[in-house]
Amino acid sequence: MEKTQKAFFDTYTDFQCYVIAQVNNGDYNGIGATHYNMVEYLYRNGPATGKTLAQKFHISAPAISRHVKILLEKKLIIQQQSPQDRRLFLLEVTAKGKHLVDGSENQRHSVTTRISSMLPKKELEQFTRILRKVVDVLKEEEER
Amino acid sequence: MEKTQKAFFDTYTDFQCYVIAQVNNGDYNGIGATHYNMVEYLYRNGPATGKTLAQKFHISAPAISRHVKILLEKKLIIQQQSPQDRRLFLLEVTAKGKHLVDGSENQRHSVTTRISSMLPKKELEQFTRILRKVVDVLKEEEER
DNA sequence: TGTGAATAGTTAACAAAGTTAAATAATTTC
DNA sequence: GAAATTATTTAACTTTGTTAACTATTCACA
Repeated sequence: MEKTQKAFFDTYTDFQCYVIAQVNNGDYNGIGATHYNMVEYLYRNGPATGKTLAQKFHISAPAISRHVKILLEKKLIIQQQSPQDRRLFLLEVTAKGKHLVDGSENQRHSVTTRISSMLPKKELEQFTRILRKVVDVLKEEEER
Repeated sequence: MEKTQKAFFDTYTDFQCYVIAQVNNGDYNGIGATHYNMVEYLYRNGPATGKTLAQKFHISAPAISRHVKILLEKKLIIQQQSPQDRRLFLLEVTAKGKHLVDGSENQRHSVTTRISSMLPKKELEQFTRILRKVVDVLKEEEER
């Protein structure tokens, strides 16, 4: 294998293992990484339906249904039936959920927050640009 | 949230969801992404023990034990007890395993292969450099 | 040189989180 | 107004991670 490619392979493998391990075992102030990511997503992007989350996170509707149930129990989100279309349940982050993401004291920040504070702005932009390109191609391939 | 940071957040979230979905559901010529990654790792880096794989992939020894069992059954790797230290079992990719990774016909390539063939060399190097920095900091934090 | 600690790996029991199939309720279409 | 579609949930199952406890081997050292 060519040198550049080999360096990339090693680094990407490391990164991927880290991402997976973090999703499997990561604890963000008492909730798992996936739950944390959902709360953070709703916080940053505003209310969304389960259907939207399913598409965003590439998981099935039943999987979302269970996640939502747990997040509701933990009072990190609330659910409101849409009056226009009563099949829809809008999910919205609560003050408690926001507080969790803001991570006031002694709390562990999300990976995104940590990365964006570790890289200088210019590098972060470069990284984002390339990563965007990668994601778009991978997604495109996936749809085929 | 600041604009650069928001762009990064969105992109990284997308990427992470893709990685996880791919690990959960990805099929690489009949085996799952984790199994594929292990075979590919052994191919690219040469024989290793279960212990090494556990550290590399950030998973427990029992999890490795089961993965190894399956990969042995599928004849993608072989296991050889070290004569120097009989507690050690060296895992080595077979010709069948190599063939799977090389992916001759109609086969789906690994994400690393796809990314490295999609990006021009200079961009791949840039991406690798930043990703390396990110991984190193994340790992360092993890150890604390 | 024998014994206790450490190391590599396995087995068993369990938990988290994904899946598909089938059910329910609401809406849209014609 | 009946049939099809859509959003969500429930049930049953699978995969893959975990910890605890076990075996086999090696190391450390009195």
